Amino acid sequence: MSETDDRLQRYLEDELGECRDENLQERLDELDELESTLDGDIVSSDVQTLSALGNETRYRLVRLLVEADEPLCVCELTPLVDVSNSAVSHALSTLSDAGLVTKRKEGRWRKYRATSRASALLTVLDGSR
Amino acid sequence: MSETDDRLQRYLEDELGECRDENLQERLDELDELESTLDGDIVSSDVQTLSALGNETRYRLVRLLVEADEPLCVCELTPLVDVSNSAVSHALSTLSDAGLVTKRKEGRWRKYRATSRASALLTVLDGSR
DNA sequence: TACTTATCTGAACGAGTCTGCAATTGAAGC
DNA sequence: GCTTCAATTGCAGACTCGTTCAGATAAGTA
Repeated sequence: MSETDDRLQRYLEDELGECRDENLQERLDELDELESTLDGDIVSSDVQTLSALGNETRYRLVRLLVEADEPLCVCELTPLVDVSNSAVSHALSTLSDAGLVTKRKEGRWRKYRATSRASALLTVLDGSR
Repeated sequence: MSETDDRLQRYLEDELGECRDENLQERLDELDELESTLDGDIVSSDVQTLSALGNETRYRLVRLLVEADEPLCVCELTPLVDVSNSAVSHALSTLSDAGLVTKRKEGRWRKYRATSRASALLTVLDGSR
């Protein structure tokens, strides 16, 4: 066996010996590249959005704000969910960081409103069930 | 002051004295009803879906599966993300419980594929940025 | 049969999250 | 000024999560 054959042999063993077949390997390389160019900021912003909504208290608050269709304050929201007003305030600030609600000062109150991103997500959840 | 006036007085203090105004109170009662009829199963299934996707490893796996557009196995996915194959397996099983991927036995491998719910969610995230 | 590869499972540990409490800020009204 | 109500903040305790490690299972191969 020539040296070239030998190297080819090792190449084939390395690349094709196990779970990856020929055609797929190319495709996986493409995916790998795609993975590495996927902007890390986008990933973490999406993950932040999803995990903000992936909590029962926060999910219910967002549903309420979307359905209310008018801005509500902490003191209005608290009786509608089963946690303290402090927890509601914490929750809303997490949601605000994630871009799912906006806050507006209004006299003595701070009125929260769901963003379009929030209602788009709920719409997809409802529509893909 | 008559007894009726007295009761009315107390009513007004209870209902209108603080952060809720008249019209809104009605609206809030509606929301409260809506809240309580919101099926708890739907809430927890949505929350499960969102929190499954709200984690970097799992989010990247789903993105890869959506973009691959063909079923991939653990051993193909592991090199594309930065965790052990055991972690990938755990992650995929979480995603499977959440209805974001499906699993199919294929010889020695188990091939995972993203569900339409998964790609719908990613589409909305991309489209509402 | 034993051996290898792919995957899964359970335990364990550290890290992170959620909530309530108490104290604080800020705005309005007396 | 003081009081009240709304909301926030910091903190502590309980709980949950994500990962790795080690061991088990299962399917194909020699």
